[in-house]
Amino acid sequence: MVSIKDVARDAGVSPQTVSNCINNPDIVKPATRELVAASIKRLKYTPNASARRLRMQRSNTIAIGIAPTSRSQVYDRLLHALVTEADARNIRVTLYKTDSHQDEIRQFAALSAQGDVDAFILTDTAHGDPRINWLNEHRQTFVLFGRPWGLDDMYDPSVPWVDVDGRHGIADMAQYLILHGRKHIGFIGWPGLSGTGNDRRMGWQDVMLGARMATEDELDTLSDTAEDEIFSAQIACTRLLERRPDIDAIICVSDTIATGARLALAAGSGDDGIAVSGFDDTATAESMGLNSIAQPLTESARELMRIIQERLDAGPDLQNGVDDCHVLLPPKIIIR
Amino acid sequence: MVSIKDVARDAGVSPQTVSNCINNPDIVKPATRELVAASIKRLKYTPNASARRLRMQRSNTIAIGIAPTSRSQVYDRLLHALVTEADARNIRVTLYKTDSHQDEIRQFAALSAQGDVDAFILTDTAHGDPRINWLNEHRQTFVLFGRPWGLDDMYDPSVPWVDVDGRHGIADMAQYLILHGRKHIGFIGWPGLSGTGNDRRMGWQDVMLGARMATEDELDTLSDTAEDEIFSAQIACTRLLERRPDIDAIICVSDTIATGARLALAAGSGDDGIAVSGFDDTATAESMGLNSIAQPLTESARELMRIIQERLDAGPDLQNGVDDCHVLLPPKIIIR
DNA sequence: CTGTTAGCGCATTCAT
DNA sequence: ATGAATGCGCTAACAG
Repeated sequence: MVSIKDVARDAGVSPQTVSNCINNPDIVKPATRELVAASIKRLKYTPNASARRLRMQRSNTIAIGIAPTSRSQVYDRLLHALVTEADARNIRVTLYKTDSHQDEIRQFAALSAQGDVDAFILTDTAHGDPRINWLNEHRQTFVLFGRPWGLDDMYDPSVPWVDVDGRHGIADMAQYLILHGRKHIGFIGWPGLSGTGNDRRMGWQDVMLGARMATEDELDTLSDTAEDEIFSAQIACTRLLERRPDIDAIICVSDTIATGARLALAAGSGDDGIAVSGFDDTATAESMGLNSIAQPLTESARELMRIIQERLDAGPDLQNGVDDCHVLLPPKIIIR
Repeated sequence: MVSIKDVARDAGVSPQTVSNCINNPDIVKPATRELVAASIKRLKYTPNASARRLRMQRSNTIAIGIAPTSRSQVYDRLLHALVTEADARNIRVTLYKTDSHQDEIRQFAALSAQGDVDAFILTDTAHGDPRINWLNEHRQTFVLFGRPWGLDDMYDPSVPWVDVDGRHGIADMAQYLILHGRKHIGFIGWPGLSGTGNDRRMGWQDVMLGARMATEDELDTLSDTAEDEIFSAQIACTRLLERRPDIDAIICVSDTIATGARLALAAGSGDDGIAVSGFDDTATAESMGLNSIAQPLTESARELMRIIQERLDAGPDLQNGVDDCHVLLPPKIIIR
C-alpha cells in the first residue's frame, strides 16, 4: 500500500506538497507539480479514502434504499444512472435495506452515526412519511426522487425533491395521437388515489378536454382502471372496448398495463390498428412494439446529485431555499 | 460528534477500555463494562467508521456492479438479500457501474486502490472473462454469483462461486408434472448456447428420458426456443403446439417466456388445461398464475458473504481450497 | 484488568 | 512556494 509519504520521498518533496498537488494544484510550482505527478504515476499512488474521510469529516458517500420487492420497473436503471453521476463526482453509492419505514429509520441512524454517509436518497414517499421528519429533525441531508404527494406544502424548501412530470408526458402522448388522426383516446389507470397515477390521468384529461375530444361526462366512459399486472389489464381493456367500441387509441399508466391492453386487443379482432402506449419504456414495451414514455433518469440522477452537493457544500447552517430544490423533469415520448 | 474520548471521560476510564468494551468485551471487568455501556448509551456513542477503517486497514465494505440495463428480473431481490445479509455482519454494500468489462476493471482498480472495498461480487461471468484474471492477478477477493461456464476448470479454487441449480429445479418441476399425470411435456428455451439456458434444458431432458416420457429423437420436436420476450415466446409456443398438439404441459426457461406461452395458449383454445411453468418466480408469474421456480436468493447471499468473509479472514496468504467455495443451491418449485 | 504510547494516511494550520 | 507540526477517531502493543 503506497502512501503519500512514499510519493514525497520518491519525488524529493514533503508529503504536504504532494497533497497540494492533488487538492490544490494551483498553489504549487508547475515544475514540482510535474515532478510529483510523475512519481504518482510511477508508484501508482491513490489517496486512501478512509484517511481522507477521517480527516475531512465527510464520507463522500450517499445512500439509497433497496426494498425487499422492487415496486418500480426502472429501479435498476435509476441506480445505474445514480452511480454513474456519483462516480463522475467521485462519490460512492451504498445501499441500505428498507423492509419498513421503521427499519429504514434505523438504517438512517446507523449510517449517519457511523459517519458512513453524507446524504440519503428516498423513493416512494407517501403522506405523513415519518422518514422525512426524522431526517429533518436529525439535520440529515436528503432528497426525494418522486414528489411527496401528501405534503401540505409540496414546495417546502426543507423537503427537496426531483420528479418526472408524468402529466406532461402523458399529455404529450395524447397530443401526438390527436395530431396523427386519433379521435377517441381511452385511458387505463391504476385504481385508488395514487398521486402518481392520478397525475398521469390528469395529463390525458387535460388534452382530451382542451382539444374538445371529449366532454367532462365522457371521460368516465373513456377510461378504466386495472391493477398493475397484465391479467387485470386485459380484463380492463376488454371492458373498455365493449363500452366504447369507437376507441382508436389507448393510453396506459404503465407498460405492464399497456402490455395487457395490447394482448386483449390481439385476442380480439386481430390487427385492429389501435395505438397502445405505456409508461417507463421498459424492455417489454420495446419488444411488444408499444409506444411509451421514457423517464429522464440520467437527468434525474444529475439533479439529485446537484441538490445533494449544493446542500452539503452549504454546510449545516440551514441555507434552505437558496438552491433550486424542486425539480420537475419532462419525460420523452417514444413512438414505435 | 461524540468520540471514544468523550465516553472515556464520562465513564471515568481510558479510551482504550472503551474500545475494549466494544471489540473485546471479555477482557474487561463486568463492573466497568456496564459503567461504560451506560455512558455509551447516555451519550449515544457510535464508533466512527472511517477511523476504524483507517486503523484496521479494512473497509468492511463489499462492492457489486450495476449494469446500464439489467438483464435479470431478480437483480433487485438479489441486492436486497445481499444487503440484508451484509447488514447482519456489519458490512456495507456499495455499487459500481459496469458499462463494459473494461470499465468494470477500471472500477475494480479505483475501488481497491482507494481502500474503499474489501471484496467484489461478480455476476454474468462468461468464458475467458478478463475480470477474473485481473482480480486474481491483483490479489483481490471476489466471488461469482453464477457459474463461470466457459472456464476450463469450474472448480478452480481461485475462482469461487455460488449458483442456483437450475437443472435440478427444472427436473423437479418435470417430475412434479409427471407425477400429476402430464404425459407430453414441452420445453421452450433460449436460442444459442447460453450456459444457464442449456443447463436448464438438461433438467427437462434428464427427466423426460429418465422417465421414458420421450425418446432422444422426440426431444427436438418437443422443444423450441425464443428470445427472452413475450412476443417471441408467443410465436414459439404456437409453433410448438402446431408440431405437437398432444402437449399437456410446457416448461419454460424464464417467466417472460412462460408468460408468452400462456398468452399464446389463451389466444388459442381458451381454457386448454395446459400447465405452464417459468423460472424466477417474478411478480408476473404470480399474477398470471404460472408455476415457477424460485431462486434461493437469501441462501445465495448468505453463501456469498460466507465465502467472502472466510477469504478475508484467511489473510492474503493463498489459503485457497480450505473453504467450501463452490456452492450449488437447490431452487424451489412454486405450484399455482 | 487498565492506562499510556504510538501510528493508520491525510489535509490544514502555521512557519519559513 | 514549500516544509514542519498537529490531529481527525480509533485500536494494537505494551507497561503497569
